[in-house]
Amino acid sequence: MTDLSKTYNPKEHEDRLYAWWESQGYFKPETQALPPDSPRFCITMPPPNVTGILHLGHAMTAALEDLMARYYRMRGCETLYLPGSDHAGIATQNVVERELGKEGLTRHDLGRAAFIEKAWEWKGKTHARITNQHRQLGISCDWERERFTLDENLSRAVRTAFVTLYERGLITRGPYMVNWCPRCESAISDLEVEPQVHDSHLWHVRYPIRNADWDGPRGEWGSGAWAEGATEFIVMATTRPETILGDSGVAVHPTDARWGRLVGRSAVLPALGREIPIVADEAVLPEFGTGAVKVTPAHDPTDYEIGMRHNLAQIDVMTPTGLMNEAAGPYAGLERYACRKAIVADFEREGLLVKVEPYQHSVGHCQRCDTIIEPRISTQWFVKTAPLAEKAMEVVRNGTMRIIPDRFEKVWFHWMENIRDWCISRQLWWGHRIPVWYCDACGHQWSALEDPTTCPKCGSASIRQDEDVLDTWFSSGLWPFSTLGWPDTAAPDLQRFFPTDVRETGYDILFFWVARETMLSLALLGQAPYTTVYLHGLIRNERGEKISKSMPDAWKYDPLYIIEEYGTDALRYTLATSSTPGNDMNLDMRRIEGARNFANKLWQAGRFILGNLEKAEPRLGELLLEDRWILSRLNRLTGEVSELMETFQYGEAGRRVRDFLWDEFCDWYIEAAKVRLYDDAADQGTPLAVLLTVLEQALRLLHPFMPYVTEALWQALPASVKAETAHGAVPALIVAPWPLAEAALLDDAAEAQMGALMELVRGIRNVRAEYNVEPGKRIPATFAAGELAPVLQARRPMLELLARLDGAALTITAQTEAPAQSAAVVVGDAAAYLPLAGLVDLDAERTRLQKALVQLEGHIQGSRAKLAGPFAQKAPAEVVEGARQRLAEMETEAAQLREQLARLG
RNA sequence: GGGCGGUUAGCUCAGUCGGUUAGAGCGCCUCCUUUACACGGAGGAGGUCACAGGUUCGAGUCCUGUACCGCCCA
Repeated sequence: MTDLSKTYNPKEHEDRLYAWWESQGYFKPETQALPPDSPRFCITMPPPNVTGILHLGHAMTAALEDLMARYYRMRGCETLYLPGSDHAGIATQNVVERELGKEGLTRHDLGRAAFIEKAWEWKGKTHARITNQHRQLGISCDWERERFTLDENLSRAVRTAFVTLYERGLITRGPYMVNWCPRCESAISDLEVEPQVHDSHLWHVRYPIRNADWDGPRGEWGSGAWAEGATEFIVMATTRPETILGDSGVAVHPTDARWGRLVGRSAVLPALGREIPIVADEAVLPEFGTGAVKVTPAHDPTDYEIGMRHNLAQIDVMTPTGLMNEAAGPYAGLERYACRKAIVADFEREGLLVKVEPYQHSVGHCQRCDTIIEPRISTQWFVKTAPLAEKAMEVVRNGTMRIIPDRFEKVWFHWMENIRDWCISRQLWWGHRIPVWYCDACGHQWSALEDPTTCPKCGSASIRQDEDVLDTWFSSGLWPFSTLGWPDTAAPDLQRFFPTDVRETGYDILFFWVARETMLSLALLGQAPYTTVYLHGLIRNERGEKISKSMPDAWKYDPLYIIEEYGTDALRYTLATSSTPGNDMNLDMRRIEGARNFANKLWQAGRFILGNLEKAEPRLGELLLEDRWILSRLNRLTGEVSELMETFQYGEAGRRVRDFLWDEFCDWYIEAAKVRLYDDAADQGTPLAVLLTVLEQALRLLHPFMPYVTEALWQALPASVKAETAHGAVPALIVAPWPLAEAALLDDAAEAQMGALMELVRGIRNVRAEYNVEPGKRIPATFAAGELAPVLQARRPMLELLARLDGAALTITAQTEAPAQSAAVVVGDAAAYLPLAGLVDLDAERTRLQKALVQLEGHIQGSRAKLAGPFAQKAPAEVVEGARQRLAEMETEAAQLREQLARLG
């Protein structure tokens, strides 16, 4: 009948259609065949980590972004969806180092240049994989405009951004307390530290005070005699005993009576014998521990502040890899946690360990490698964010940039108001090297766009570039414009597509990325990078657990596996319709299965329609009730879906289209159309034309959600029914026009009449099921249909088919006596009598009707009470009128039911 | 400690000006291989919308509080 396969098989179409779309240039704005004055739409893809693997979060991003791209393209916008990836400094360097490790090598064995070459090799391999994954997702992005953060132009953008901000004094260098990852051997930003709650201990230790009885250590540290003879101590609690070695003071709260007498004196630091002052500082919490705290300015942010106030020494006792250095005296060379153990043992031996309590506290971990962060003083580059944040708040405040869902605006403001300077230097090799040079001859420091060969101040050739690279987010923060050609402000893409329209991403990177893109865009281009930020939630498994690579069934949640099993459309439809913006979703495979079934259902409908085309030339003739009904429903749907798409309510839009296609088009219209299609004497051209029209238009509405099955079906439709643009026919659904709702086709009467007819049919089917009437058996019926009689009379054959009625034994009149021994179906003032000879059990029928009546009377009573009360006066007139009408309908129906009951006696 | 979100049918979720008798998919029960579809069709059961107050003619929806779960920030 048709050449469409018996079931929809995604594999038959996906790769083929994708390649075709791409080859036809539909992904490129230049070749979308749009008039030159078209509006435009641009979305840049959040660049995934080039060495990573796409997960469901990326699939979500892709599904929503491509949905938008396809929607706006169909709406006639010249659309650019720009793809790319980022170099992911730490993550990539970690992986490459691990690979080298397998050969027993470190990056230092290779040297900087050779290591970077290795990283590029690695990037080449993983890039191909990630691109393939994105293609599998079916996204209509312009691959010829694909970008990578280390591309030449993007690197120039990074350098330009850096130099510009440097010259404005917004980028500065200095020694500050930073988050140091001893495994990555790099500083990381505050955002890259993940606090985790640990079960640990609170060690109470005491430091002796020098006095008349004790003038200093009496023996070697660890001998047990070190503190012998000491009579005065200050006792304090610490969670990090290894940092004792870096102590340069002890602090108590100024009002703490317990320790006040000791302020101004000194304690002797155990192990090292260093004399350290006891100071009073407001920052000390009297209720914590003993009220006295050790102060380690070089290894704790709070202590750093206290140290600054009291001029305490900053003593770094660790190496960059987390070992104790020579300043740690006897513990030098020990790993920091081995040192902790050792020093606690020694404190105990020396009688300086007072007690140990179990203690829970939050410990910072490196987001990339989970190593415990070491707060450490280090010279780093920072962006001064406060002035940038002010502008970023302003564009949200004044509506230039909108965040969806809007509750995240509050989060945005809170973060921006409390923003801290951004540490952008990383002690890595893979990334954009900081464009700053130092002159060894005159000490000059400068930043430059082009690599210098001599010092601009003294002319010396003895210059060297800063060794560090920039945080990856610094380069991805330029993404919405660096990808479009900036810093060349005359670049055509920048002119045409900036500012872009939407940033779609997970809310978990609102600060990491969206905030920085916004700040940098405002600072460098003076405009917000996009007008809308659309945030989706995190995807978990059906049990609500975070999906991680280490889960035993993690493979089940691999987008490629899901696509293999269910098809791209099923995955994308599910992702787009199963949650609301900003809310996490527990992805249930059963939903994906349901979406796959929907794709197949649509396919079957297409097969049916195409298979019937040989019967007649599709041509609109006289429109019958069902025709007017489905066309009305279609245009109502079109209007509603368009409105939902315009207001970013994609989930609801997608569900509406599905409900229409399955529950109205397939379940009712196609069945109704069979009346004429299976009757060679009937007008077959009209139902065929309606079937094609409705399918074609619904395919256009569904295309952004299910691009493949819709395009595959659309391609199979006869050219005569395909939508055209003002410029003529289009060769593909992807570039077909988004449908417009035609008000002229809305038909309230048809919807009401068809609705009543459907209710009657449902009622009859219900009775048939309750009385176990053979499913195929044609039964007699008598309708006392009131006002509906002419409508039913006109559509008699349809009624017969849908309700399986015997045409020879069917009478339809406005009023009539009920046949004996019949069951009744009541809808409004219409009744259908089914004389089921020998089947109708009078008692059962009475019970059935009685039940319906009781239920209805309950509603009637409620409705009357409501209308009798203040509701009638206070509610809006149309609401009251609606309630009155419903009450009248219910009363009519109740009267009918009572009549039937009376008839049964 | 501050902030935010969630709590709706057995399970996964919709429900965006407060207004019919609160919806879907899956699962469950009954029936059906009827020439588009068993990845299906017909019929059906199933919910005090976490709890307690309040505002309102009317609350799943707005306000206050509580409980539990989760997230973010400090």
